[in-house]
Amino acid sequence: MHALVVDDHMLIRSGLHEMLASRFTGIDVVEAASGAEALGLIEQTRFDLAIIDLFIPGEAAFVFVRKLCDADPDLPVLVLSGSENPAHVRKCIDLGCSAFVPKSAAQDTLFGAIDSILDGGVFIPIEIMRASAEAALNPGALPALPSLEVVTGKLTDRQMEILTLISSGKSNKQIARDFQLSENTVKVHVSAILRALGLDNRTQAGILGQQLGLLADTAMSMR
Amino acid sequence: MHALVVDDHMLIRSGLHEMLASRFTGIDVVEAASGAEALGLIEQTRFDLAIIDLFIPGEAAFVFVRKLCDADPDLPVLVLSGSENPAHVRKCIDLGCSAFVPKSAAQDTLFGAIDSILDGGVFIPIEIMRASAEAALNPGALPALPSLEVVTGKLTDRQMEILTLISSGKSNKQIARDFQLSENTVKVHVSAILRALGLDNRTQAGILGQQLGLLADTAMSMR
DNA sequence: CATAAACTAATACTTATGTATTATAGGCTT
DNA sequence: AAGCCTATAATACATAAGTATTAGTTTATG
Repeated sequence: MHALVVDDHMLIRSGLHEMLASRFTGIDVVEAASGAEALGLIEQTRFDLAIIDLFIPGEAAFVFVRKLCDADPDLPVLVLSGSENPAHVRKCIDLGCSAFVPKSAAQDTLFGAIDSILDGGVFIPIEIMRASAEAALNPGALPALPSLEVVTGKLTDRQMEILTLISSGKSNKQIARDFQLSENTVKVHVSAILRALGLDNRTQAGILGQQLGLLADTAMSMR
Repeated sequence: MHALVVDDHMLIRSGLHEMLASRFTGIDVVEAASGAEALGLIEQTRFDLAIIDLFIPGEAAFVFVRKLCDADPDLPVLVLSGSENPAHVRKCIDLGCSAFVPKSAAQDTLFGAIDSILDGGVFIPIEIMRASAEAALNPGALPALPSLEVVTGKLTDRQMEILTLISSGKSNKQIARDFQLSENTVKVHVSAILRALGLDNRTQAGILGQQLGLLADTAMSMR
């Protein structure tokens, strides 16, 4: 069996490595210290199991998770997390992960989770389920992951350009300068963007753009 | 030799336990999952070495460190930390710790640190020394992607709470309502957050929080 | 050609954001 | 006890953001 362990902490990697080796005889454990390294390995080798740290410093928290799940939709991914935030759990499962285990969990919990997902199941510890019971009951309340298609469908090209700059944290004045527009015009566009997307303010728009992965040209975004 | 390992994460404890056992023959490793448990053990037994996690959830970050160093001033204390914040390093050494090693460090670095402090020395990895030197030389030069640890290191608890709500797109008025504060107070906090992180406006803060994966409790973030 | 839609922009206005200053209170450190 | 940090909050001010309305221009599309 091939297992991939992704964590920036050497200690966690070693600990998991030892643990897996002692529990699963003949297992081959590969360690990756970063998201990029892990994605490179996934392209070359087929794994039967991935155990990943949710919060790898310097990486957008869920972007890597999404990439990993997209890269191999059949790969059972177990998320190890210091957080037990129900919203994080939900988001991971939405993205295609198979299990969510807090780092503080007992060893048996971890092994139970691994067994479950190797059998094709989904595993979430009962304590977390209980904590997120309310959230699980009305899934409509959770903000759906925005899709780029839906957003581009609602906005014009110009509005997308401006949304991109909003998502890099620029002010109306800066956007006006970048695009050689009057600040008035930018305001009109921003207003239209908020109306079209049903948002209240530019911060929400910026966050949305960030989630979509909108990126301003580096030449433009650097000040 | 008696060693004490303090960390709330089972994985880290196990990893360290294995590592110490394989390196130091005849070592006796005792694990503690909380600061209180560790202080209780310290009172009963004499240890030759303590390895502690800097950020144990629910404990004031440095209060435990101080208590531990005060409880037995001769005990070599090695701080394992996810953070590499120079201010944290400095504070730990000031409080009486003997070594500061990031969790992401190589295994040899950790062993080197242990050897050094068992000999009565003080150990700080050269990379951290260099990093803090560079940071001191040209502050605010590179816009590197921030890690959660770095941000938490720069903000107070309250500021982190408020940053989380900014990252969910809330207005000052909404944040004030959620936390039962005056809008004025929220503004003061927001202002302090922007100053501490070197940002220009709340949209940048919201995007940053989003990249870090900060998520408001579902109960709170839903309006 | 007509016309709808998008882009531009001005004026005028309201509300939100952000900063500065001052002040009080509690907790922790020295 | 004195000093510092944090949190709270008020006042006052300056600037940014957002909305509404009107209007001229271009573009594309029936």
